[in-house]
Amino acid sequence: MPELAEVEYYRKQWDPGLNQKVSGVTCRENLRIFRGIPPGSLTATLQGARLLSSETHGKQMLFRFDKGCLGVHLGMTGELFAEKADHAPAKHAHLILHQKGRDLVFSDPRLFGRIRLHSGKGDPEWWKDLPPDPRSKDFTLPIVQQALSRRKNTPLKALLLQQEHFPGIGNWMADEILWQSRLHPAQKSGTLTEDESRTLWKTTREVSKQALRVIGKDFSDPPDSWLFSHRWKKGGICPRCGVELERAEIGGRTTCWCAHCQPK
DNA sequence: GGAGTTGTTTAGGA
DNA sequence: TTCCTAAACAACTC
Repeated sequence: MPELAEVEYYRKQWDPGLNQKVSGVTCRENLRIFRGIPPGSLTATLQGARLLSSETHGKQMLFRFDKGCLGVHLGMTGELFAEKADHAPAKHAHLILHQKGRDLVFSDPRLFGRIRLHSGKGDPEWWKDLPPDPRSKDFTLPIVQQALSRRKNTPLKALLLQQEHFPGIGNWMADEILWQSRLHPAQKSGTLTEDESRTLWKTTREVSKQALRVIGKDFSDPPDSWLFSHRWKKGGICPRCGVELERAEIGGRTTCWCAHCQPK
């Protein structure tokens, strides 16, 4: 599920563990989720460590402890949640941080997620020099225009999915942004007018902000006036003009758009 | 049983 | 060299 707003929602699920010590760590280190982490180091770093803070950047999460940092990427099906310590472990709970009376759980059936570890004080290398997040002031019009011209032959849909340019945007947000911008998903990135690139930039910021407001808060759905709730319905219609929505694979992903509102 | 899934990485072609 | 595409990863649901 997770795109930037869902990631923000899941980040907060570990908030009950803030300022609490980790008494033990349960994990299956041989899973690909933990690739690159030396055996035993999760426990060595996190056991006895206190959870200090957390933040998201695009689809990435960082949890800071007094002895190191834990990075979490949810992949396609990852989730974070907290539950009572005596709870039966969920089937795909691959990492559990035990605290007094509480477990902080990472589960991921499809194993596309990724856990990273950094030992010691300060933020890890992989948390520095990240591309501007669409929520931040640094996500400027020139940043978007630069991406459009650097990847001029890439379809807009595929460009929006590139995390080095649009961190946090995933499949449904990309479709939503293009639909609200009235731009065809297959249009080449290098062909936008000045006005169109400005629209794309503003809409990216707006959709990100609104998604955080509803989904990031309590996982409720965006309004029916968005493409969001219509895009997977069989025979779904455009909530703006009533025309039946198109669906095809663009940029390697299933894409939904309105042929009337987003002419080629 | 087959098709499809809101993500990322990698190999290889252009 | 750089850009772009398709496949691989893997488990669940419809």
